[in-house]
Formats: sequence, structure tokens, C-alpha cells
Amino acid sequence: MDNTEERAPERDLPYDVFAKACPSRRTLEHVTGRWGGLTLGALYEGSLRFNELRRRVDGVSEKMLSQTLQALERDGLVHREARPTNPPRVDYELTALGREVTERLLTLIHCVESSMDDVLAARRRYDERQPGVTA
Amino acid sequence: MDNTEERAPERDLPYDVFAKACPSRRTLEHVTGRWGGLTLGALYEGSLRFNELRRRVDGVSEKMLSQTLQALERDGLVHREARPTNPPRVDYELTALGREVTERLLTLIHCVESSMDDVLAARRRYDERQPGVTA
DNA sequence: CAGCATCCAGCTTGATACTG
DNA sequence: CAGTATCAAGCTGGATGCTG
Repeated sequence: MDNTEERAPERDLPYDVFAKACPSRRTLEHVTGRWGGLTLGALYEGSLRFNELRRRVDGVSEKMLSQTLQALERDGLVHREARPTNPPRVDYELTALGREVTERLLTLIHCVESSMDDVLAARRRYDERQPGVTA
Repeated sequence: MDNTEERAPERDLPYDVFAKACPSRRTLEHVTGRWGGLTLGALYEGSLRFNELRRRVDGVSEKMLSQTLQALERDGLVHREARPTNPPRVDYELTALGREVTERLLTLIHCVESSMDDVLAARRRYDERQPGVTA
């Protein structure tokens, strides 16, 4: 039996996010993480400065934003442009790669957003059956 | 001030993942969370039992899988079918909504996977410039 | 098999304070 | 402005043991 099953439409890559040790898993986590996704999404509109981003990504702390940006920069998804002026000015923007990934991410986000009515309805049904659990 | 800017191609929904309090944020977290995405991806192939899933999603613990499945079921993305047999048999499968979302997610995953060579190259460049930091 | 309850280490996160 | 450093606290997640 040759189970050549496909999980996604295509699948012949050396990287498999389903494997615990695959580096793609970490990158996916950076992209989809609590703040990574929102940061990428915000930058999709265009270049932003640190504090602009901070305001845009509602709820992120200084530290988390900083960490997130570093991870995304390291992965080559975000470009950091520091001007040696006074006061300092640093702009962040998506790289070509970052834009590719972010487009897919936004498609997903948009899909989730437009499904929310169904999701909330499902939640109500679930909570009726399972009284108490509110995970 | 009315900043009616658009972040994604289309945007006229009552739900905005960028807002801290929006429920869509939580759902997106369920979908893209550490285990949520992998679980959905695994189920995209077809219905699976609890322990099959556990083996499929490399690295997930019983507890996390259980929690993840409950969240996804509550959001109406996964359907849980419990047969009252002995030994018990429970099958999990995507709902129509779940399949919609998962398709987008898999597109993203696939995009990340096929970008990994570039990502790893970017990482190497970054680490050369910034010695020491390995976030 | 399919889970839930509990315990607990440790990583993540958020405030706060400080630097260039 | 654009961060870094530090610290406390809380949540995440794994291991274990138990149930139906």
C-alpha cells in the first residue's frame, strides 16, 4: 500500500510543518503567532514606524512588538530601515516575501472575519448543550 | 477623526481582528494557534479518531489536543461524532465552515513551506550581522 | 480507546524603568 | 522616538493518574 496522500493541493517540498522538528513550523508560528499576524497585516497597508505600529496593533506591548519585529525581520519577511536622525526614526515594511505570505494570511483573516456570524452561532449552540464550559 | 482606511483588499465587515475586543481575534487564534492549525490541516485529509490525530499532529499532548478540539468544535469548525460503542470510538471531521477556513490556512502553510529556503537564507544573513541573537 | 482532573515547571507576557 | 532591561505574574503545556 502506497499511501501517497496529499494534505494540501500540492505537496512535494522538503519542508513539512507537520513535523515537529521542521524549521517551517517555527516560521509559521512567527507568522501566525498572537502578534506576528497582526503586525504583518498592519504593515500590508504600507511602511510604518515603531509607535505607529504599536497603536495599530491594538493591545501589543512595546516589548512584544519589538520581539515580533525582530523575528519577522530575521525570517526576511519585514525590512527594518533605521534613519540615524535625531530624534531617531525607524520604518518597517514588508519585503517581497513578506508580502506574499501576508496576502495569504489576509485571505485567511478575511475568511475568518466573514465567518464570524456562523462561528458565534455555533458557539451559542455548543454552550447550550455543554453548560458551563466557556473555553 | 475618521480614519476609514482599508487594510485588506476588502473590508466592510462588523468584525475586525485588529481590534483587541473583537471575537474574531479569538477565533483566529484558535485557527492559527500552535495546535489549531495543525489539527485542522490533519483533518483536511479526512475524518480521524482522537489517537490518530494525536499521532498525526507531531508533538501534541493529549491535553492540548483535547483542548484544541473543543475550541474548534465550539467555533463550529470541527464536528465531533461519538459512537457509544465499546471500546469508545470518536471521529472528528471538518464542517463545511471548517473546510473553508482550512483551505485558506493550507494555502498559507504551503506558501510558508515553499518560502523556507529564502527564510533560512535571510536568517543566516541576519545572524551574521547580529551575532548572538538567535530568537 | 477517549478523554478529564490535577500538579507543577517554565515560558510568555505585561508593567515599569531606563538609555541613546 | 525607538527601543532595551528587569521583574512579577499568569498562562501554557507536559506528565501523571484515573474513569467510562
